[in-house]
Amino acid sequence: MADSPTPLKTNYHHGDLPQQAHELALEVLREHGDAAISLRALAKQIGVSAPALYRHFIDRDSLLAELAVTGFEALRERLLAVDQSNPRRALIDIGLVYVSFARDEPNLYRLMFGGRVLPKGIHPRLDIAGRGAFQVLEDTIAQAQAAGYVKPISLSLMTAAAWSLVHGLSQLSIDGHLPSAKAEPHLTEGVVTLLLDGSIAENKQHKKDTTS
Amino acid sequence: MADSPTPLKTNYHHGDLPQQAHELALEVLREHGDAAISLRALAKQIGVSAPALYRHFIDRDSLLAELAVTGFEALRERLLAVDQSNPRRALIDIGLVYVSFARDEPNLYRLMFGGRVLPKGIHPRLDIAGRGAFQVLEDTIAQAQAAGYVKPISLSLMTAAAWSLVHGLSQLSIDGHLPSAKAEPHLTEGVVTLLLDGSIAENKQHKKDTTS
DNA sequence: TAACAATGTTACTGGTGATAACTTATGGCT
DNA sequence: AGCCATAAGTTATCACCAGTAACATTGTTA
Repeated sequence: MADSPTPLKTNYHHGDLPQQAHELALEVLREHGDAAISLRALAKQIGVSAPALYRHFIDRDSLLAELAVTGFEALRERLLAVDQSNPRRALIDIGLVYVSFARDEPNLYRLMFGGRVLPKGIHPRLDIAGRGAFQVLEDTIAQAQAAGYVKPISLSLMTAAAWSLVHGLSQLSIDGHLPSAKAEPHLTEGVVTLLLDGSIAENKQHKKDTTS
Repeated sequence: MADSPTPLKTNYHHGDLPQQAHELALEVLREHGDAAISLRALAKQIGVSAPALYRHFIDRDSLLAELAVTGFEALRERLLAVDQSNPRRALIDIGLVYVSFARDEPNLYRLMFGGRVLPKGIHPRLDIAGRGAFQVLEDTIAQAQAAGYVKPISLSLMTAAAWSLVHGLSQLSIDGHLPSAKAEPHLTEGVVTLLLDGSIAENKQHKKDTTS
């Protein structure tokens, strides 16, 4: 493959601009928030002219949308990693992982859900990625329902409740609206359990003591 | 008021700049989002020079923070208006009002909770206003607890759960992440009820059928 | 080798937040 | 009444930003 005599001399073509810009932007986002992302600054830091970025990102918003997509994908992966053997425990763990993701990456999480990027329909990939993360939660609930661990109510209702709970918890947590940010996991587990105990099927009610 | 001889001739001193700027900014926010708020544009529309605004708002962020404060105050008022006679019904109605507020003023709501303005400690008035709205919810829960309609668990835990639920529901709703945006109130009521039924005190459990 | 497409470049426009230095009206004090 | 400190405007200016247009360089392909 082309051992050209002077392969390093010319850096006219960067060769990896999109990915490097993406990574650098992600780093800036994580550390300083989306507002701190400047295409000019990115270009300068990479060592390339500013308009070059427009060859790969039609927009600044487009770049942010890509970052949000990777965020949803990362969230999805972390949600997929939870052990699904015990349905009830899986639901709680999903909540814990979800909230811990938001706490680990508050700026990324805010970008994903801040409504700043996503007029919902402008960036199809973003919608797909978001749906992908959501799907894990829904599948887990459906599984728990099938196993009889959750009331057989409307799946969409149950999912909306669960997602709202962990999402709201995440948002309030990273915004500092909750007291005792230290004992966070305990709070999360307590809150999720609270919802769960209200969703336990009648015939499993007597089992409640075995889990705690 | 005060028919001074030539009250209109001199407009060097606007006389009402802060309030008018606040109102105009709020209108822009509601219709186009916080990103669309430009001090220069505001000044031009009011008919005043841009730096004039800096006499009244030390910062752009400071103006946004004031808008968020009014948002929290408005939310608090709407929450205070719900009928508190029936504790259970009050909790559900609080949730309905909360979510409907977010849906009525999505851009304002996003500003209030977007984490864009509130490093939590920079704007004391904002913290106070936020706490004020939160307090209504907490008081309602405490009341319901005192009346025996809610499990006597930690008030902060119960409040965190309730707030997370309605907040998450609001956020997901205004971002279009929930299906069937039409039957929104029904969904909200169902979700809140779901949490509530998990929080019902043992001795009131048999009453469950009377409400549905 | 000639044409082409992709990827980069410099030059430029319009808009933004913010500050400095200056000007004018207001209102309290003597 | 007259004065003057100060509040509330003004113009001028800076630094930064997103985005566009026109041009230059490279790799590929006919």
